[in-house]
Amino acid sequence: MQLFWRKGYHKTSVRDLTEATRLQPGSLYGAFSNKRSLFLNSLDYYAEELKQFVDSVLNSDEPPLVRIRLFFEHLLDETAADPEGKGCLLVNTLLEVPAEDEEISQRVIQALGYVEQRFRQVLTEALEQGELASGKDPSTLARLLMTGIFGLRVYNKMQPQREELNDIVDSLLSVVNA
Amino acid sequence: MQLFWRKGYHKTSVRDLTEATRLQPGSLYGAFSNKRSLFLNSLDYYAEELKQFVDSVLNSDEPPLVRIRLFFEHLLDETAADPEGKGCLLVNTLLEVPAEDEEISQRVIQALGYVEQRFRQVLTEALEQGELASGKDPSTLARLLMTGIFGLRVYNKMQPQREELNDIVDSLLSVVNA
DNA sequence: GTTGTTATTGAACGATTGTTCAAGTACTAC
DNA sequence: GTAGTACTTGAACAATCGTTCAATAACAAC
Repeated sequence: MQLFWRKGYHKTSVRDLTEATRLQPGSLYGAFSNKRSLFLNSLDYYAEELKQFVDSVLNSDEPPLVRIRLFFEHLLDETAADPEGKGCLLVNTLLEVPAEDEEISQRVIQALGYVEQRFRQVLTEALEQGELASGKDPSTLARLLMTGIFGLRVYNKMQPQREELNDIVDSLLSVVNA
Repeated sequence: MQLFWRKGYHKTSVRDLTEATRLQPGSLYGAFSNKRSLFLNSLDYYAEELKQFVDSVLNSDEPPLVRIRLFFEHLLDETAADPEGKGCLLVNTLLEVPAEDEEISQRVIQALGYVEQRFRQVLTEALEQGELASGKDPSTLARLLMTGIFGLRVYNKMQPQREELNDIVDSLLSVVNA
C-alpha cells in the first residue's frame, strides 16, 4: 500500500513490491493472485483506515461544527507530517485510473462518498441544533467540504507554507460558520 | 498532448504516440529527442493555452467579481464538454509525477502559479473598487479559488450531476461575494 | 538531371514489465 | 520419524517498454 501510495499504481512494479515485502514473486502471487488484486486490497485497506479516522473525528462529543473544524485541522497535521507529499491514495488513484475502469474507480468513489455522507449527517445535526444558518443546505455544504479536501490535497503539491493552507481552511469554513 | 492528457505520462507508450501521430519512432525521435522531452513540450503547449484562456476571461471589461464568476462558469462548461473526464493536464501531472522530479513539477507549479497570480490581481482590483469586503485578503482568496478549481477537477471524477457542481461553485464564490 | 540535404521508414536492441511453475524448504500431525 | 500440507524460491516466460540506426524516400538548389 505504501508503495502504491507513494508512486502510483502504474509506476509501482512487481519488482518494487518484491523488494519492499521481501517476498519473491511466487509468494506474492500465492497470496494475491496478481498485481491488480494486490492493489485492490491496498485500496480497501486504505479505505477502511480512512473510514475509521473519519468516524473517530466526526463522532466525538464536540458540537457539530467544531468536529468539522477538527477534521480539517487533522488533515493539515497529516499533510505536515507527509514530507514526501504522497497525499491521499484515493485521490491519487481517482486521477490516475481512467473512469472506464469501474472496478477501481467505483471502489474509490464509494469510499469517498462515505466521507461526504458523514459530513452531510454532521451538518444536518448542526442545522437541527441551530448552529447552521437556516438557509444553508447540508448536502451542498458537504460537497463543498469534499471539494475543499480535494483542493487542499492538490494545492499541497505546490509546496505552500503551512500558514497558507491554514488560511485556505479558514476561508473555506467561513462558508459553514457564517 | 491529447494522449498524455487522457492517459497520463507513464501509461502513454511510444507505441501509442506513433499511432496517434502516424509518425514512426525514428521521426518522433528526430523531432523530439525522447518521450520525456515530447511530454515537456506538451506541458508547455498546454500551459500556454491555459494562460491565454485565463487572460481572455480575466481581462474582460466586466467588473472584477463578475470576471471571476465567468471564469468558473467557463470551467463548468469545459467540464461538461469533457465526457471522458480528462480533467486538467497540469493537475493530473502534479499528482502523477513525484515532487522530486523538479523539471516537471516546477514547470507545472509555475503555470498554475500564474493563474493564482491573475486571480490575486483581479481580487485586488475588486478591493480597490469597493466590490470586496474590506477585511478580505486578495492573496488568501486567490488561494481559496485555486483550491476550488483543484477540488472541482477531482470532484468531477466522482461523476456528479452538473447541478451539484453548480451549487459548489455558488457556495465557494459566496466567500468572495459576501 | 544531378547532387546534397532533410525526413521517413521499420526492423532491431537491451531492459523491464507482469506472470508462471517446477523444485526446494519449512511446518504440522500422528 | 514419517507423511502430508503449506509456503518459499528464483529462474524463465512472452510481451511490452523506450530507443537507435542504417537504409530509403522526398525534396531543394543549381
